[in-house]
Amino acid sequence: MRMTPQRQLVLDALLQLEQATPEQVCQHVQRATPSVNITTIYRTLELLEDLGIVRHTHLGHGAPNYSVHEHQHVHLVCHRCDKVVEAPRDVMDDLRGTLRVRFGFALDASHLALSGLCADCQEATE
Amino acid sequence: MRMTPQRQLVLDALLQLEQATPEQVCQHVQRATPSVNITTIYRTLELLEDLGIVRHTHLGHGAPNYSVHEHQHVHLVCHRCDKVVEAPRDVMDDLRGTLRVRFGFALDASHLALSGLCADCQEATE
DNA sequence: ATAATTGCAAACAATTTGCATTCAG
DNA sequence: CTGAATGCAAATTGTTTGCAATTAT
Repeated sequence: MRMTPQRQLVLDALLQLEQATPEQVCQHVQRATPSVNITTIYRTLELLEDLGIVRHTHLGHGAPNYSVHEHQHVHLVCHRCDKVVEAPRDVMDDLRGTLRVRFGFALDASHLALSGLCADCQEATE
Repeated sequence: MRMTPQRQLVLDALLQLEQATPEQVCQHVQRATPSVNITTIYRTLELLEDLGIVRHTHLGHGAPNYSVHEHQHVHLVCHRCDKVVEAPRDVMDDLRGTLRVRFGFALDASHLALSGLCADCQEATE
C-alpha cells in the first residue's frame, strides 16, 4: 500500500483529534484539503484498521469513534447527557478473567463502550 | 396511553422472540397483520422503552436489539463470527462497583454489548 | 502499461419526520 | 368533537458500491 497524501491526512487528523467519527475526520481533513472525498475517509479508516493502526469503538447510537491504536481506553457513555468518560483499560481486567473462565470469551475491552449514568446525571435524577 | 392492537402486537412479538431488532419485530408482526407500518414499530418500541417495559442493546454495528425488560443479560458479541453469547448480569457486578467508586459512573450493564472473540474463533485464529 | 487509488454519483440500511387520515372517548 | 394513534411518503444519516478518471511505478 502507498502512503498517499489523503491517507496521511486521515491519519494526521486522527492523531490530532485523538478520537473522532468518520464525519469529523472528514471535516478536519477537508479544512486543509477540501477535495478529499468522504468515501476515501471511510476506505482509509478501514484500511488503517486492517493494518492495526487505528481502531473503532461504538458508543451506542450513531457513528463509530475511531482512534489511533495507542490511545486505548474504555468509554463510559452517559445515556442521559451523552457525555463520554474515559477509563483506563485495566478496570476491565477482572471481568476479562471472569469471562474467559466462565464463557471462553476473550474480551476486547475497548471496542464497545459501557453505558450508564454519569455522576452529574445521577444527582439530577434524584 | 391506549393499548392499541398494534402496540399489543409489538409487545407480543417481543415476548415471543425474546429479543429482536425493529426490523425483525416488524416482520413478525406483519406475518399476522401486514397492514402495520414499520414506523409504528419504531414509535411503539420507543414508547414501551419510555414506560420501562422494554429496553434496547447495541450489539455494535447495525440495528439495536430490543427485549422485554425482564430478560436482561449481558451480550458478548464475537467480532469475528458475530455470534452473541449471553451472560448473566451479575458478571458485571464487580466492575459496576469499581466504576462507581473510581468514576462515579452508574453502569447499566445490559445496554451495550461487550465485544471480543468467542471460544471457537480463538481456536480458528491460532 | 498496469495496478492501486481516488472522486463522484448512486444505492443502501436504519431511522425520523411531516402530514393527512382514522379512531376512541 | 378533540386529541391520540396510525399509515404513508419523503427526508435524513451513516455507509457502501460501481465505475470511470487519475496516479505512481
